Amino acid sequence: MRLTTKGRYAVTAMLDLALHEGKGPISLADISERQGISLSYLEQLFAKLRRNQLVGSVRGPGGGYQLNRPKAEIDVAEVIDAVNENVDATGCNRRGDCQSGEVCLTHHLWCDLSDQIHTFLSGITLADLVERKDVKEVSIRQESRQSEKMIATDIRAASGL
Amino acid sequence: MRLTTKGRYAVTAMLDLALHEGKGPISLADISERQGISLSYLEQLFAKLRRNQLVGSVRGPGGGYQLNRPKAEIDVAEVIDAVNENVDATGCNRRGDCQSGEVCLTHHLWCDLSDQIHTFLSGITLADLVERKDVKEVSIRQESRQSEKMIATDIRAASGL
DNA sequence: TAAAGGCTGACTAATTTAGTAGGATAAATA
DNA sequence: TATTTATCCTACTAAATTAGTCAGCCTTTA
Repeated sequence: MRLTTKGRYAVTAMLDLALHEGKGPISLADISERQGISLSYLEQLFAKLRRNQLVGSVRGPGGGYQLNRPKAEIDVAEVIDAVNENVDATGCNRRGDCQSGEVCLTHHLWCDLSDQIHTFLSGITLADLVERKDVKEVSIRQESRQSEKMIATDIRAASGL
Repeated sequence: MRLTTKGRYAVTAMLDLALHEGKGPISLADISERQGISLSYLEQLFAKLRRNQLVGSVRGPGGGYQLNRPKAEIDVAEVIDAVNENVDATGCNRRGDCQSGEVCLTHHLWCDLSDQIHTFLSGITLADLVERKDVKEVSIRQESRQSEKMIATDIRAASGL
């Protein structure tokens, strides 16, 4: 089992899409800036998310990505799964052949743990996250950071630099 | 967060000690054979378990390792922790400085998940595991395998090979 | 004093992570 | 039609970690 920035980035990016739903396609450049994730890395993650039908894409200027399903129907477990992070805690992928073809001493313990984690993560949808107070607060902070940056860029452009 | 064979081996080995409690010190060679874990790797893991006061050692012939506390007072979370597997799911070790000094969009989600996992694992002691039906069954199988091997070794020795 | 067993440190192949680099393709706009 | 914006795709990389192996030293018991 592992949960690293890969899975965390994927969930964060999907949540960003959910937060900006209804504003048309969102470009990876926007997500990259708001969430502080490398653009090229996002491209790799979205290739997987797209292959797993979680998002749809629109190419060309004004293009970007959109959720392929209502945000209430996408749970966190699926997103992590889509980028190949394995939330299974057993060494044998639940096959039960961990010790030369038979179950090892602790096999059932790791199965129980895996169930626990999966139940937790699949019980949380993107819609649930959007509603959370802490998520709303962070989102507001990110929006204001972004508009500050845009204003600064405009000033620079207007002054001819 | 990661949970790999390292943590699983540590818990398995500690459970082996718990199962053979009262029989004096248990050698790593015995655990290695019963659990199918490389001896040198076990030595590395037990160095950490000893540093964390979870086990005590007796050197010399007839020596080995013993639990340093009653098995009902050692929980799975501590064991995994002792071998440096991090069960924390956040990227910032709960510090909350995940996005340039401030919390990222999904920080609280990963905190909740970490709590969930930690509560689960710290609620299970070695004594609980020893009592489990599936653990008992696997343990019986391992004992019989081991005595089969010993008998085979005896026959070979007796026949002068 | 030899053997059993713990203890230590250095080394290694393989895998994964978190990227970077460079370009191809598609669509909108000037 | 040319340029720009954006997705798409493949290949490469440094660093870290895992799951070991190897070699040898130190203690204690028989």
